[in-house]
Order: sequence, then structure tokens, then C-alpha cells
Amino acid sequence: MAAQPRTNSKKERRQENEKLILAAAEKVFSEAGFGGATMQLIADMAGLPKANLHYYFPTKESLYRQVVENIFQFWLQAADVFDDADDPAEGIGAYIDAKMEISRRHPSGSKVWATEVMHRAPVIQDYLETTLMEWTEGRAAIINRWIAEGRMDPVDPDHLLYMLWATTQHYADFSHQIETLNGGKPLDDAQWEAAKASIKRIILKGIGVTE
Amino acid sequence: MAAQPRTNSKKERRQENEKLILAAAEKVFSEAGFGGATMQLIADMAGLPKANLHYYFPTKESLYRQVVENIFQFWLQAADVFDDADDPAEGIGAYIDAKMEISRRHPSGSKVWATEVMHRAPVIQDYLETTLMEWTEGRAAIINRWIAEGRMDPVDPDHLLYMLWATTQHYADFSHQIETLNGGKPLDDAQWEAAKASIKRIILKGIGVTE
DNA sequence: GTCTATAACCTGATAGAC
DNA sequence: GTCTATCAGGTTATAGAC
Repeated sequence: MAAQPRTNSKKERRQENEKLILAAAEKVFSEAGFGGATMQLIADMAGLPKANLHYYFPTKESLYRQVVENIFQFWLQAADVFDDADDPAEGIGAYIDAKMEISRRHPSGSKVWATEVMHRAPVIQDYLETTLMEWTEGRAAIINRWIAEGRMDPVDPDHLLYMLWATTQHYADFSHQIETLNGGKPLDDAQWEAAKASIKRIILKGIGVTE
Repeated sequence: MAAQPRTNSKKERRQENEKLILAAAEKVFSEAGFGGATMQLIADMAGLPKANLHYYFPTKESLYRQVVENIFQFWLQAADVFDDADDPAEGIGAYIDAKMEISRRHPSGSKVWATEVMHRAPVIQDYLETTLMEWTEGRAAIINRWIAEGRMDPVDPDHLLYMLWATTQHYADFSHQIETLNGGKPLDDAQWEAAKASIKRIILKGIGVTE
């Protein structure tokens, strides 16, 4: 047989396969949970024999761990917009937009994250205690500074952050419920914009930065 | 042996055992998911031999179904406060209080519900399409009436309801994360009150019914 | 109605040929 | 590096004694 164009080195091929497996795993874990997911199902979805999964990821748990860690890294990047603005309306508004965009584009990842936390974070407890704790404290400090400067109402920063996380992630984690209540159809572009606008309107007014 | 006081009829005994099993099942399902939960673990937690579980509930799925249906019924009862008030501040405020109380008292149930919805509602899809849909439409109508009467800002009722669900249930579903960020301790009485007050303050002001 | 012992099945993981 | 065949362990569910 004529050799097909092999632009892929071994390293590139490995990265491609790992990416394929991780994408399939995220989907299956999000739909069936860790216990309900099977390596066979992930392999089928990735288009690879089951044994290959164990070649790239020695155990089911190591594969799951990689999925969760990737989600967490991705999740942190949305936080940058918080720091880039020193106006609460702009900072919190942009954070809502960023988190809603993640909920829309990566609902599976959000679901895996939610399940992991609900199961008492068996694999990412250390991240909660270090990275997430530090991130939360830093953002709370920013909010407290805005409050001290009289730019927003004196609300509890922690509970405000929980409200932001809860509200934005709800559109990913409960997407099936929202879809059902929407007549069985996913939210369209206009509905996603309306959702963002509603959330920003209520929260920004609620903390005294608009109107 | 002297007969111990048997105030229990067979029917009462059956109800007691079923209650015991259902409580254990809710806990185990919430902590391990459907796939991760085992009948053995539920039996141990209920203090019964595994075979007895299959006597009361023929299959693991039937037990799980009963758990989810119970949660849903319980969940609906919090909605009553919504109808009993015709003032939005009172109605929505009381609804937030009621849902927060459920999150505090029944975190396991909330987690099972969340997981069930995330897995595309394999056993309660019919409830979503009927009971929940009707409930949501009814409450949206009430909100729209309040808006028409000029008692609150013109916000989208659906997105407001999602925000209420998301925010209140977050304290149950993500209780482990909140606990970790709280220094490893569950929220105490004062912190729960602060959480309720924060949520009510932001949302009620955000929809234009206070201040 | 209750419980022990067992059956039937499925899953994660691996050995070993290619 | 890849894949088929297989093993070892654990799970649901049930048969059958009490």
C-alpha cells in the first residue's frame, strides 16, 4: 500500500489519541458518572480498542483524574476577566459572561466537576484546599476593596461568589431540565443572550452597581 | 423470652423497614452515584441483610426510583409559600427561605436530584415534562402578574426561577466545596442566616422590590 | 418474613501475539 | 505501539432453608 501522508510524529500521534480519549471520557463520565461509565464505552466513542485506553491511561481512575484536572484548569481561566477590570460592573459582568460561555461550550466538563464535588471531591480535594481557596480569597479581597471604595453595596463576598458560580453553572449542570422546560429544545442564541442579560441585570442591580 | 412490646403491626414494620432502607439509599446514592452505590453498602447502612432489600425493592433501579420520586414530592412542597403570598417580596423571600431550609436539612436528596437531572433524567423524565413544567408555568404566570401590576421589574420569569433554584440548591449540592472554603467546617447557624440574608438582599433588590 | 449461599453476569485490567 | 483473548474480582439478583 502507498504510504499515506504521515505528517504525524509519534509524539503527535500520542497527543492526538490522548485528546480523543479525554474528550470521549469527559462525555461518558458526565452522562453516566464514574461508576456508570465503562472503559468499553469510552473506547467505542473514541474509536479505539479498549486495551489502548489502558496503554495511554493505566487505570480508569487515572483517566478520570486527568479529565477533572483539565476541567479545573479550564475553569480557572475564566477568572482572569475578574482581575483585568477594577470597576465592579465591568469585572463581575465580564465574569458572568465568561462563565456562561463555558457553560454553553463545555457542559460536560461542568457536570463532571459538579459530580466530583458532590461525591466529596475524592480526586481533587487538594485543589479545593489550595488553588481554589487562594483564588476565592483573592477575589473576595477585590470585592471588599470595591465595597470599601463605595462602588457597590456591602455584601458578603463569599455568598456573592457562590451565587455567581451557582447561577452560571446551573445552565450547564441542569441543561437537560432547562431544555425540557424549553419544549425539548436547547436554548438558542437569543435565549442564551437573554439568560446572560437577566443574570447580569438582577445581580448587578442587586449589589448596587447599576441603576 | 418475654415478648418485647410489639406495638408494631406487620404493616407498620414494613413501613419502618422501607423508611430505613430509603434513608440509607438516599445517602449512599448521593455520595457514590447510582453506579457507584452497591446494595451491600445500603444494606449495611440500614442494618439489614442485603437480601431483605430485594424483598422490599425488587431491583436496585426500583429502589433508586423511589428515592428520586420522594425527593421530588418533598421538593414541590416548598413551592406552596409561593402561592400563599401575593406580594413578590414576601412570596419570593419565603420561597428562598424554604428552599434554603431544604438544602440545609436534606442535602443528600438535593444531590440525588441533581445527579439524576445531569444524567438526562433516566427515571423522572416524565415528571419533568408534566408536573415540573406545569409548576413552572404557574409560577411564571404569578411573576408576570406581579410585573404587570408594577410591583417588580420586568424580568424574564424563567431565568429568575432558574436563579432561585441554582442559588439555593448550590448550598446543598456543593456543600462539600463550601465546607472546604469555610475552613473544613460546615456552615453554622449564623452563617446559614447570613447566606439567606445575602441571597434575599441581592435578588429582591435586583428585581426591584426592595430599596 | 428473614437470611445464607450461590448463580449469572459484567467490568477493569493484563498477557502475549503481531 | 496495537489489538485479541482471557483472567480475577466484584455486583445484582435469586434459590431455598428456617
